[in-house]
Amino acid sequence: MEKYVKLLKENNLKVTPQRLIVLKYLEKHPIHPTADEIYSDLKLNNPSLSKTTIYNTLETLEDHGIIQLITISGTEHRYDFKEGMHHHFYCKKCGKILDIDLSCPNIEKMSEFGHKVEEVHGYIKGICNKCLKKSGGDKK
Amino acid sequence: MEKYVKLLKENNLKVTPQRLIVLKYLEKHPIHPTADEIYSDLKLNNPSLSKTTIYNTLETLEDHGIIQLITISGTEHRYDFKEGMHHHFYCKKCGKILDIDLSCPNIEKMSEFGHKVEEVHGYIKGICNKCLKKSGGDKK
DNA sequence: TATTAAATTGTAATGATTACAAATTTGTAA
DNA sequence: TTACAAATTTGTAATCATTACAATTTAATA
Repeated sequence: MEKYVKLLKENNLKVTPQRLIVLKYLEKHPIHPTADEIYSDLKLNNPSLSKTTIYNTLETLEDHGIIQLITISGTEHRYDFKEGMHHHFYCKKCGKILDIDLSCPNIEKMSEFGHKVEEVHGYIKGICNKCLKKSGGDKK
Repeated sequence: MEKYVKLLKENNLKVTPQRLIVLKYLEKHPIHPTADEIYSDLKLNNPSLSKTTIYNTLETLEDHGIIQLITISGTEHRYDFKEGMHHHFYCKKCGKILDIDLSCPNIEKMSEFGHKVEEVHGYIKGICNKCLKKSGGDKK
């Protein structure tokens, strides 16, 4: 818990209960939840919590590079407690987003284009191994 | 133009004027437009065009792998006439989305995880070379 | 303890996308 | 050609996530 306090202070952000519970939630639930999922779950034990606060908090944390915004679904913002470069896999069947521990060998090449790189996102879509097993063999 | 007719027939899709002008538009405007941009532009010469048709058409074309949905912005769907693997660069300053001609060396590794890969998206965000030059030296 | 800037809250607005049903059009076959 | 069934287009209304905003409250500092 002190870890989150430190993290906020390092970024010159005020330490509020709301920010602490959001950070704790994100680390405890590494399933890339939506703002609404975070809100609904935290609302249970924090009745005064506002959804706008969730949006504000997530935006602030992202601005400071503490968490990462994932746009793999296209319809929702999803969030990830940042910890090293990795890719994401989206299963078209079950909708889950999985972490893929791969880094991108292309990052260095990016400088050749003269662009300043600040974020790299690798999104892979398909059918996850669990869903493949469920639906039998190969097709469909 | 015959090219698009062929493309649609190959995919067992009915050939309609609407689908043809959308395909033509996407190939002529490789700037990854939004549905609304496509609609607004085409509406000028096609007064009876409906925005729902644009959405339907884009969805259909994407389902058949003819075009690609890009979710790099997080707030809008953007579309790309598909032609070989490449990545996308989003400039946080001017908002433009640029094509980056790189393929992903990781694709093969994906099978190790047991997932069936159907799409690979590489999104890079930062400041593009044009904006870097405009804003002077390095910072900000 | 007082002060000030920042954060939280609730409500209202926005904007992109989707749902839906009626009208039209396409592809095919008589 | 003409007729028909299925697919497509159209317009409107609804939905859903996100943002804007102003009032209230709180955190950090002196």
